[in-house]
Amino acid sequence: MAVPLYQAKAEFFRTLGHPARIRVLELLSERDHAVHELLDGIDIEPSNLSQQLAVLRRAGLVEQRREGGQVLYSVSVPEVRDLLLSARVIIRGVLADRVELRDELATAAAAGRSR
Amino acid sequence: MAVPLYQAKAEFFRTLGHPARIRVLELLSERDHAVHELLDGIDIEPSNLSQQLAVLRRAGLVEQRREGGQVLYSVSVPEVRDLLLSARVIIRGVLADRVELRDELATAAAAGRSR
DNA sequence: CGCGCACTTACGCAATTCTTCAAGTCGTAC
DNA sequence: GTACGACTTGAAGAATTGCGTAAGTGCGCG
Repeated sequence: MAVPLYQAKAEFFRTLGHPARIRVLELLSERDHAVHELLDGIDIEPSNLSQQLAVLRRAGLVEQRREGGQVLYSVSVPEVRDLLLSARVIIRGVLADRVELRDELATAAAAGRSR
Repeated sequence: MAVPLYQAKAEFFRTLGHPARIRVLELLSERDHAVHELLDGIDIEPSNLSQQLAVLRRAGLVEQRREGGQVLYSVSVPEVRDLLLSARVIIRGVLADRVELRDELATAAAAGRSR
């Protein structure tokens, strides 16, 4: 395909690039949730959540269905769960590196002062 | 840790949410590249590339080192390669779904017209 | 030293994304 | 039918991000 695939990738990652949307995907990868349930676990306004859900829907990552008086959401691409997990690993690595660096700097600074 | 991990995740994904940055990571996961080499493969202005590299550096995903008259970059977190691969899988899935949906709609529309 | 190459930083403007408020839809229950 | 709860949509302003031009840094070489 001559179409820029890395463009699609960037778009995909951008849709993951929001705390509320990450939170939604994490909750939904445990089990399906109604909107008001999501709302209990994510501290934002209903309308805002709805907008973020719309973003995820447009990206094709979640699906909605009506059931009784409420709307249920589910992840439509199961691999997302794996992705979130590997992201967690990477982030731990990066954060750990940063802590080490910070500690080194702190130690060096202390050594400098004491000398 | 009481610190919102999903916040860090969102930030992480946002740094991946740019075509040039994706491109850089893909090129760097093949082998280390000098900036001017990256420039050959990425059609943007030097200063722009530099900015994107700075973003990746701040996120701790790449490292730079000077060698001769040029600056070499390398990925500092090897797992990124895996992440890009699983992203590709997911995207293929999502895009395929969309094509199906589009086809269905087209078929339905055609059926509607012919009736 | 001084020039040029390879790259980076500053800065201002355009474009995108986020957030909130207000209004609207859809089903259910009274 | 109308009132209410559960959501969604629209629109507008604030906040971020992206990009180009221009200016700067650092090195190696004649």
